[in-house]
Amino acid sequence: MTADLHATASTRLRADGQRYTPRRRALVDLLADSDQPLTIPQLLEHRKDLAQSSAYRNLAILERAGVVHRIVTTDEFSRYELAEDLTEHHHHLICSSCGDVTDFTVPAAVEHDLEAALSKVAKRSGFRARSHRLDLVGTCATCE
Amino acid sequence: MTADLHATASTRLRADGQRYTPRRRALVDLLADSDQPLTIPQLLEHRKDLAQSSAYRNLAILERAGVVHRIVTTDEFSRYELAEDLTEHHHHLICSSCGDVTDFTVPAAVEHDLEAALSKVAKRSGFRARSHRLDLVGTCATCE
DNA sequence: GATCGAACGAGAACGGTTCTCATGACCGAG
DNA sequence: CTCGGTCATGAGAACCGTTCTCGTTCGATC
Repeated sequence: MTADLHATASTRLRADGQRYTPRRRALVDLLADSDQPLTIPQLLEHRKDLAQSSAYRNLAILERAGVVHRIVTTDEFSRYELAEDLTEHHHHLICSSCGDVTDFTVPAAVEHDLEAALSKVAKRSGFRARSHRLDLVGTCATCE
Repeated sequence: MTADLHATASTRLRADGQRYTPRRRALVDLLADSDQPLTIPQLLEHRKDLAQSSAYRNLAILERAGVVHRIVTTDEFSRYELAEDLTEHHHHLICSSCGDVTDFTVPAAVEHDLEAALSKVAKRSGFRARSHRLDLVGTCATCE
């Protein structure tokens, strides 16, 4: 299943005219092993051999290829996670004190109703929806 | 009702040890008149007499006082809107092509179920939720 | 192995935002 | 009404996360 992940990543990059290099694979591995979106400093901390500029460049490439997703909150750093179709549909708890972001899911029934309501809104306003984003903002257990 | 708005803004600023000056009132007026969150360039465009540095400073002060809310998407500029309890609870259509953000609401029933599901999640993970955020990401009618 | 284009990494450059500081406005005391 | 002190203002400098540049290195292909 990790093999699948790398195969998918490789395919998507190739479709975008890019290679699946060791550095890019390392980034995907780090994101796959995490249960929360990571900032670039966090990624570099885990893999000291990655260069900052390359990390930025490769994450941008992986994002364009649809392999990773970039999240930006009010805190100073962007965060990266695997694209949603490579993991499972989930949402984020965002701590407005420390900036930390962790994943959560809601029951399928709620998700389904929400989806229905949103597609109605989109249709009404001529908006082509690609995805929705549901975050809970507050303070996490450790900042509390 | 606009009078109420200014009275509330003034009260909240004073509670934070700040004055409700003409510049700050101008910002609140601009945001109140808009049906979408505005970037600083957009604000300055509407009111040419506002200085950029003061706009940044005053919006930060208004945000700390709980009068305005700052929204950050993947595009280059932050956007500002009135705090949710000064308007009505709403969500955002975010165009990933032009970056434009517009408001929308969902039926109260859906909102209610969502609220219930979220508070359950928050409790389970020891997270103190302050608000939720639901955005629809895609391409708007004019970019389509 | 040779070759050539793409990926890499160190550092410079960029740009939205924040900070600095001299000036001006406001408010209370006398 | 005037003086003083405090805070807001605005032009520009500084900041810092991110992007770009460019010489070097890697790796796929023959």
